[in-house]
Amino acid sequence: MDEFECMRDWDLEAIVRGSSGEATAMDDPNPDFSYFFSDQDELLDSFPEFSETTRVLDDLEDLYKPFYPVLHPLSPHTIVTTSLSIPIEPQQVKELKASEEKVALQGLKAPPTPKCKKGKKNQNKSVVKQVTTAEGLDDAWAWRKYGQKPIKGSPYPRSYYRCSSSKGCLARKQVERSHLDPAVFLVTYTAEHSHPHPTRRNSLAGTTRKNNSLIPPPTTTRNHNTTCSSRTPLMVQSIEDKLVTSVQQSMDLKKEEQHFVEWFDDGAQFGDAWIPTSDLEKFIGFECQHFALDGGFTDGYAHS
DNA sequence: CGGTTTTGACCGGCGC
DNA sequence: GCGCCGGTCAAAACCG
Repeated sequence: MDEFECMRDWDLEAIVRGSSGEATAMDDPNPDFSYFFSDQDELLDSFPEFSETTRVLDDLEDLYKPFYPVLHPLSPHTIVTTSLSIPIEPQQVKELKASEEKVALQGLKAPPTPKCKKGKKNQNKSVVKQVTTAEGLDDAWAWRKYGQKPIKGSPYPRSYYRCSSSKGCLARKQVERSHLDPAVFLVTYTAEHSHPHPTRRNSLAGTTRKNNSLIPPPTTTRNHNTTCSSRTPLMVQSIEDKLVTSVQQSMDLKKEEQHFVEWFDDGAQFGDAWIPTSDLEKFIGFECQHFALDGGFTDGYAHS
């Protein structure tokens, strides 16, 4: 196990951090991205990989809808599944579904009045969503990470987030990478927001520390057996292989990203719609998150 | 200064 | 009762 692969396993925070970053068009509960491009098809013909982003925006809206607390009351124990943009073997799909059902059942089993002081097992309502890109992790709410734990049986840690938009909001979010397909993220939402509007705070503050971000998670060799600490990620060779492939693909995408940036320079025009640089930056940043997710180096880490 | 992430410690549930 | 595991807390560090 080399350092790089350790970092890839622990990059979940960076991905979600990016998705919960500065305000974007996503802040609008009913975002309208049409102003970006008057002739979207023309753009997508030039950058076919962006067509996936467009699909993801649709997915994102689907994800967001259940959390319009007033307009869209959330039905309990709902499982939301996005359309996957990468091929998955039927067996993997089956296993992923089983994983979803397991999480949903945890919510069903949760007692109506938790005994725990700290609100443990507060899973009376949960929505599980599979996303394959960082954009899918962005739901426009401001989340604050309060914990990360390795999950037994999975090489990837699970990150825990709570809503930071409003004090007292019980909304929770768990993000973990699927051990079956590293490109798939399982996002579990628990409880509802106690406030009507998603708000953004300065989520740029407190970003990854320079030094620690270079250090792989504590301990950790693949041969570490069951005596390892609860924070020790377990490494699986097959997952590593997939990561290598994912990283290679992301490197290709990053080249296209550079091409895109150079093409637009200080602004660009699509049909009749001129796009301000600020909006371009948002869009490009939005797309950069995709690279970060798939293994591209947009997370601010130093990569050797 | 006020927000964030990181991470060791703690706690409760659960299976044996 | 014990140990494992997942979820949370909270102090410290970090960032704009």
